[in-house]
Amino acid sequence: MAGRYRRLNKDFFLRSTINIAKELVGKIICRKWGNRTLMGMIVETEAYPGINDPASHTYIGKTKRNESMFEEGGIAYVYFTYGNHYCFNVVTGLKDKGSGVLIRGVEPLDGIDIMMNNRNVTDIYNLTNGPGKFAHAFGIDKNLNAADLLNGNDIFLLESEEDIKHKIAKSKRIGITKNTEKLYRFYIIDNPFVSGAGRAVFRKKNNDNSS
DNA sequence: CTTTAGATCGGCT
DNA sequence: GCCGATCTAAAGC
Repeated sequence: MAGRYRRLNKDFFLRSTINIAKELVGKIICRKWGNRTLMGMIVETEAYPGINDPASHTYIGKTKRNESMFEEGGIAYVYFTYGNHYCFNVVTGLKDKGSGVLIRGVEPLDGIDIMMNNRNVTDIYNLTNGPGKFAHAFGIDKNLNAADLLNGNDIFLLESEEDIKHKIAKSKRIGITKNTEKLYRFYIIDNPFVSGAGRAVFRKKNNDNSS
């Protein structure tokens, strides 16, 4: 990996959740795996800015499930859903704000063999292009709920020198049934590791030789 | 105690 | 494009 990277600091996580969601796109997420480190570039995020957002898990107030999201920014919120999948969020803002950013898509950079083994797939474009897929590939489960992203070594985030190069688009959030109109999803335009709508687009492209 | 809905994924009517 | 799998936390009774 060329270039030097430094870990995102606390100040990064104590700003507005929308800005954090936007700026996490292009950053590097790292997961300790034995004596190796899985690495990927975040290519898609969604903001869940707090308790007044009906789509947020924190809308109903603090519960056992969502309590880590009410902590001060800089830790993980990992939840289990649909009987199958874990999803990974970065908690943002001051204590009791109940805000965070869902990581929805990652471009694999390092440890790809381990990710493929975890997911039992060989197609790199089907490895981390969705919140459940990314969590599975990176070995993220409830043991990482409330993990310290600032000082811990199990999972952490790094600055990237290339953040600025990427073209970022925003859209409505995916997979929610309430408060669906807000443009709280951010992703890199034309990146093949984006989930959801991106998936259909790239499928089409792959079948179209004339492009 | 029982029911229900869910920040998803993968397979196929 | 649509639907079922599969489990958990929360809400209903």
